[in-house]
Amino acid sequence: MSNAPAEARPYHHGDLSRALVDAARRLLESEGPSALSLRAVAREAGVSPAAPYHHFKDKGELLDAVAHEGWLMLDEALGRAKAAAPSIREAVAELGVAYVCFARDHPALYRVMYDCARDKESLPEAMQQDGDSAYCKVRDTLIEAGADPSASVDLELATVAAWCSAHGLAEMTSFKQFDPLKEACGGETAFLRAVFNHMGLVRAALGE
Amino acid sequence: MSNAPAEARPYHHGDLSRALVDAARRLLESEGPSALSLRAVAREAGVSPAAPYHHFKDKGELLDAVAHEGWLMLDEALGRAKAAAPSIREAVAELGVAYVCFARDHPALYRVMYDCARDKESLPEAMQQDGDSAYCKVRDTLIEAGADPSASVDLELATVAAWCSAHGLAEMTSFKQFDPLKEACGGETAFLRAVFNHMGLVRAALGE
DNA sequence: TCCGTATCTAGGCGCCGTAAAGATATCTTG
DNA sequence: CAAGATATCTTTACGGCGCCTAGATACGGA
Repeated sequence: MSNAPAEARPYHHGDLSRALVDAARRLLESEGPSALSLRAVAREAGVSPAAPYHHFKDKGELLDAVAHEGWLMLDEALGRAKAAAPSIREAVAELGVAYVCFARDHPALYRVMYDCARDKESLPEAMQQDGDSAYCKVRDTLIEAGADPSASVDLELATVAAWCSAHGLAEMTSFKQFDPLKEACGGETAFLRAVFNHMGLVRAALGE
Repeated sequence: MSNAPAEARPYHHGDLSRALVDAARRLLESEGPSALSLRAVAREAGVSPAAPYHHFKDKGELLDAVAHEGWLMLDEALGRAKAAAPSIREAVAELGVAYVCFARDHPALYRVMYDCARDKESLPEAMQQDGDSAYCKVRDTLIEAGADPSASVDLELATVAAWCSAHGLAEMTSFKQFDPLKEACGGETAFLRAVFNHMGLVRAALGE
């Protein structure tokens, strides 16, 4: 192994943990969450079934790593949506739409993200206070949209409400019962905006 | 077997499918969803590992039966909540609180319900049109609270919004990050009401 | 150069979902 | 009531799973 890719490359394989997470995400996209066995991930990465155990305590820890990347991706998606919002007034709804679209475009990853969170009864710690996390982006946007930052409980409640709404809608949109309703609204994003509007989220955030 | 329990009792065991579903729900409550293997269910019911295959096509079909009972229970819980609401104005929020409390009290069952629904990308068909399903209860309550029944798209959107909000909140309340916020609100149900209020659900439903 | 250590493989354990074949109890038909 | 048909359950078996232990291998520092 002479032609190393200039990266810090450990002993045998060359950053196997990285390769395992990538393999897991590949399998997740192509075969769905139910096909994501630790052995299949090792197979996909071209190593023996026991190799992952030198980098992850167990299957759950590998899934945690996959989920972590999902939260980072979601964070980026929300950041892009906020930047692209035409006005701060609409930014809250835009965040919601972007959130649901992320879940629609990466359904298996999204499922792993929340499955991991439920198992430990806690959202990833990076969500809460790091200032630039997805959750904080929502809260900051609410403030910029006019919410009172000194009413900390109200602000937190509004953030939770927004997050719950987006998550709930993200899980519902995949059900085919709502297809006719989407059509009646004139497309999926129009449907999403309409539902968010019916939740009164923006109005509530601005205290109207 | 002379002392039959007066019920219609099939060949050997006596309504094994019933016993299997009961055993599954027992295991679900005591050991959680991850421990719910088909073999464990058969063990709990006192039959061989292959016996369930004469009553259910595969594990998924058994879980479907369990989930179905869950939806019935949720339906009943919402019915009780609506009946107990002090005024029709508050009935919508009461339904939401009852929904979340159901999910909190039967977390494993609730998870199975939505896992089954996600797998077939469809909520149980009994949810949509049967007139007395959980979903219809929400819609009817919105009408009674003042929503315009002739604006069918708006009405449907409001129902979806309410359902999404409740589901989203149901999944979030289990995360321990929100414990301090619950305390600041003065208890869990106060927290639930506050979040629903911040969603502006009732206001939106009444078109204010 | 050589040893310690990090990394990976081989093999095995007990569990899982499920299929096939045989045993047994019940229903049906005469 | 007899006897064949049928539904129910058991036994056995296969491959895959998560995970563990022991051994082989390659790298890094002394």
